[in-house]
Amino acid sequence: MDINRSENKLEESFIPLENHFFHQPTLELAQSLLGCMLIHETPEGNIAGMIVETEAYKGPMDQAAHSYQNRRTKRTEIMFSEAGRIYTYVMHTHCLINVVSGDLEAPEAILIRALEPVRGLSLMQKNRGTHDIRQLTNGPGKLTKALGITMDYYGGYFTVPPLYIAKGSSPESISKGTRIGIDNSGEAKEYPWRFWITGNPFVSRNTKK
DNA sequence: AATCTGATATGCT
DNA sequence: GCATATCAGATTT
Repeated sequence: MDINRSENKLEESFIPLENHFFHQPTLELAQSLLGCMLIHETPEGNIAGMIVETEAYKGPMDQAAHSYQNRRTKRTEIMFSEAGRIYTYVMHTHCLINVVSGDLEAPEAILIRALEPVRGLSLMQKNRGTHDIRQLTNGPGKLTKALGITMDYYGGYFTVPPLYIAKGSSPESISKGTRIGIDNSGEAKEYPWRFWITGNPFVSRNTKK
């Protein structure tokens, strides 16, 4: 008998989304992702959260995007690949995770900004060093730490374990507004390309406009 | 509101 | 090479 695994045996498993799900226009995909589950299967157990906030970054014309003017570096390279791949990058001390979208050679991506904790709460608390449920995943750097996501996943696929996205529930209502932290991005900072589930308490910032 | 943290990219001397 | 800015977060005033 294996005591260590008995706990995982009965755990509900999620089915990864098919690849075609990611093949829709970036602004639509950013909204379709709301309500979906982000799952990380780790040796210590499964950790999952529902996506409640996203931001779209669109290719060469978006001054706030890393790929503005088709800037192609070792970091942005993955944005030019097919939709559904994993784009991670490091911002200061934090790892942020994005879903690559758009056609091949169209460097677009969607930043996952916040989750609502669903599975593996105790692991999240351990990873984050706090017991405050509200603070576990209500920010792009917080959720990667809670789920144990690192740069190791750069270039991977959201359609296969151990890090993948599964179908969730459709949100009742979606709100939109300007993106966060891009004050130095000219007109692009006015684009209403941030989406969140209306009224959800785990969004990274509250609705002001 | 200020300050520290510090991977990565860019621009300057 | 070094300085500076960045799709944050935590801690301190």
